[in-house]
Amino acid sequence: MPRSFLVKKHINSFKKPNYSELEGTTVFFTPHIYKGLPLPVIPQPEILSPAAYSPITVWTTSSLPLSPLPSDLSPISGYPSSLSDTSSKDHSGSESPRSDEDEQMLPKLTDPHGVEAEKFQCGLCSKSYSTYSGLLKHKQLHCDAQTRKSFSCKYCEKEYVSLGALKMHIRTHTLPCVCKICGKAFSRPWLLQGHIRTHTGEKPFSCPHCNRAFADRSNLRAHLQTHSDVKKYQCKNCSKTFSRMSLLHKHEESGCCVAH
DNA sequence: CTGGGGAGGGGGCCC
DNA sequence: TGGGCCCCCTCCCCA
Repeated sequence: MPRSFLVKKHINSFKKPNYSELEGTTVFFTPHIYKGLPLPVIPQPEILSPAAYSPITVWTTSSLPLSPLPSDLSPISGYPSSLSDTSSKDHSGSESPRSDEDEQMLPKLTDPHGVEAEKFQCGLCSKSYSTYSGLLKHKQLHCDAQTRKSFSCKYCEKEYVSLGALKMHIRTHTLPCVCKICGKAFSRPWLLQGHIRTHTGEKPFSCPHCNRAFADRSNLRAHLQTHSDVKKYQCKNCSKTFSRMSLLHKHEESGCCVAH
């Protein structure tokens, strides 16, 4: 699988990405069909819904609700060091290619014989080991296993197994794609394009069975169900079929499938 | 109440 | 790794 977007279920993470990199600049999408039209100047924040806009204003890079980041996010745990840069910025105020945790690991790595007893300490649980290999084994078996592939969203409690998944999710908070017509913001460009069709009235998805056309492919697909004698969603009890899952749910909630 | 349209969200796949 | 696209799903509203 090229990319994994699996959401990690449990909440146990110390990893925080560099959000300054994740929060891309706002994209104002102007379709070519609007060229030449006197587009209004969009008053952005006040016309957006509070739910859609508040994350942008509430959280800033300097006010990230970061969890206490241990200093143990060493390269041996398998994570890009940049992911923890945000935390190190908070107190160091400067950036360097080598992160704080790297610096902390260096003396230990250059001392493979463990001259001093209990010199190798786990930054996550504070357990100490006399040899580096002992610490490494501990990390692989315990602490790293708890934090492996855990990228947490700073806006909500969701966690993802990959940075790419987290980046995409964060767009649902930052809503970088803004409609120039009405100012509404969206997480992805194609969502914005679909929204723009509501302004233009463009309906590129036509039903082959009737004259209806739709701006959204999903809505056409739902519509096509209405032409089918056997709908996609079937009640397990009475075998009645429905064109939509929601209709099936309503049917089940109405009492058809009460007796199991 | 049911069925259907409109609009939008989110994860997964492909390039 | 990122963007585009697809699919599935949900919510709201209306006839």
